[in-house]
Amino acid sequence: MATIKDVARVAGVSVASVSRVLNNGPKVSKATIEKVTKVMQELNYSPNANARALVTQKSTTLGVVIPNLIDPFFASLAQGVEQVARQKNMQLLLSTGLVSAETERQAINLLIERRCDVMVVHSKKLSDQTLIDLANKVPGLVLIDRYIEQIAQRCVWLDNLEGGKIAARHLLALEHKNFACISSKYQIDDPLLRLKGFQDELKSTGVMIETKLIEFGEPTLQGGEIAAQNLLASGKSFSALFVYNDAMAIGAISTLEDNGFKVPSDISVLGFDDVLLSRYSRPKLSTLNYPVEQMAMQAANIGIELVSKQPTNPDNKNCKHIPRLVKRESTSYRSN
Amino acid sequence: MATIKDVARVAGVSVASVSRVLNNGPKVSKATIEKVTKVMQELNYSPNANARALVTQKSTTLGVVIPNLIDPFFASLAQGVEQVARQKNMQLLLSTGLVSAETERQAINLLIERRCDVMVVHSKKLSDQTLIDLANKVPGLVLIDRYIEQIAQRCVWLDNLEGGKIAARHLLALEHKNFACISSKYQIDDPLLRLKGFQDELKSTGVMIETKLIEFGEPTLQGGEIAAQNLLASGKSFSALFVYNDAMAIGAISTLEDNGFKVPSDISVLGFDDVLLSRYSRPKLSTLNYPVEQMAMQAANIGIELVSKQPTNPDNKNCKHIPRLVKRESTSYRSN
DNA sequence: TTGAAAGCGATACCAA
DNA sequence: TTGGTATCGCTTTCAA
Repeated sequence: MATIKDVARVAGVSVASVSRVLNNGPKVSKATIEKVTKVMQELNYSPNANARALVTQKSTTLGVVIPNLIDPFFASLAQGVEQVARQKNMQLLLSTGLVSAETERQAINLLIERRCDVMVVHSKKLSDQTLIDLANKVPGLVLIDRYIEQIAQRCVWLDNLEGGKIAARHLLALEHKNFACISSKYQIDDPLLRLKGFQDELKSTGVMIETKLIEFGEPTLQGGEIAAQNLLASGKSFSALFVYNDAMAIGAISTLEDNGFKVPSDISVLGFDDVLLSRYSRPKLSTLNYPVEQMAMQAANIGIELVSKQPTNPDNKNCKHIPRLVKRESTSYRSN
Repeated sequence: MATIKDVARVAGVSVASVSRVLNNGPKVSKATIEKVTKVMQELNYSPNANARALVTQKSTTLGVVIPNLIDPFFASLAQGVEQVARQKNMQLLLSTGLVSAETERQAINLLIERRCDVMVVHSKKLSDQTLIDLANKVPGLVLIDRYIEQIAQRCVWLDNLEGGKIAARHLLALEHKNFACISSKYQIDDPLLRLKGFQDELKSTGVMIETKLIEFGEPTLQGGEIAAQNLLASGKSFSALFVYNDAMAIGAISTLEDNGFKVPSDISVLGFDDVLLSRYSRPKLSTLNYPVEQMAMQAANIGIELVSKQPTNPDNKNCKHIPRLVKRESTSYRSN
């Protein structure tokens, strides 16, 4: 592959000149520009980004760390970062495979070795302190879907607690009185907070959920099916069901309908996340919109802001996002 | 950030030695290893991948070019490549934004500038010749979801024609006699071949599809809904419907049921691709499985093979994949 | 407006 | 087993 030297030699100029036309340098004669440009085409020259990164000390690379790409939620996250990347003329470097703190750490290390200018990290397993240390070390690091007080301005997160409350209010407004919940069996923040918010809000109006009407399961379609079976098996009745995420909600609906319950006329079901799935299910799922893609874009932009020499505008306080209720077909007024 | 020189200086050895322990070099004393390792930790040293890439002339980077990450189909593709990447200790560089030949070309150029060792490219807009030229220029380039005869060994593709035939055979075996089709309005290979295969197979048993019972639409949920409306509006009756992809199929089912037709008892519906959606829809969608993820892994591995100095084994002739029928709930025996 | 040369951070060859 | 050093491809002063 042709190098800058080849171009310089063939064009009969110095490498400095070639470099100048390559970067639209300030002082180059039209003649040189034309000559060099022509030779670059002839030789099919393509500048070596690695060499460039080495000398300029910036890689124009945006790194993302997510568990996987299969989950549409994370795919959207990556897509958001990607959008900013192409908008800013940067490239996307992706590191997946978050199973443990160990692998999360590895993924981040890879991005550091690549000298990513900015990185958007989704980490659930790494400790607060580790992340804080990392953030201090890597100027362009931004956390998404996680809130750590000490580095609050570098966390873009969703208020899950408020989400739970919004869910409760919606169902309450539909005059429901008997509630059930399906949550994730994984004891991380998100499910815990969503459930807590839901319960808190109900409590404030004097309503309690019976323990038997709270089920925990795998946060998948099947998990939702099974959880709903258990709910039904409890013998307790309910007319409104708040579910941890859309996949579980769809699974739950499936079980409910198989058992003769109509959604929403017999039972209202409310999901969370508003992934693509929710628009495709029948009945179309009412849910809480989690604007990951925009949040990812914001995170990427904050990262870029952080590494730019520009005076940081201190107005990006607004990293907290509130989920938005999306009423579709799976929730309605209590009928019985 | 600490460099190899810093480490060498602090450890009181030469950079050569540091480099050796970094790469598990062949001849290093235990003492040096320990000393250097300790200093590396102290200084929080992280080798610069760009510098490395420059001198070794290999970037340990796997590039992927896809239209976007939102479409689960492409997310799976990327995930497949990612899997190979981490397995081989490489990184994933992602380029999206395929709208035109122009942007496809740009995306590929970016990967070239980054000196990606191997790249898996999904291109629909670039011409055969352009791709052939590119392939000759970039040794590690592999095409996915496209077949070009001149570079057949570097194309990993699905036999859409055969897919259409399999679909026809399935519906025929269920004793259907009156068929309808919904295809994509975009005149690229995939929809054309799927439809052709379907029609060819029917024809071979003496069955024809009326023109009015072939609809073209946007390959989305809404597109499927609209296409099904048009089908219904034609007044012609049919008991089996073959749809271009799963999203459209789910949209079509939605319309059919809204109009009082039961799926599959009144009308059998068969999709294509077997994306996540198809398992979540009700009734669960019968479809043809498109093993993108595995195909992407194969493509990545072929690329790696191509750039390795190892004698290329010529047995990867098997780049053609046949979709597999997945019977779920949306197809059944003709009842009327 | 142009060119010569130093240097970015690593690897690898050649001596010692 | 170690160290010195040329080199990878490019950018960026500093002089001319």
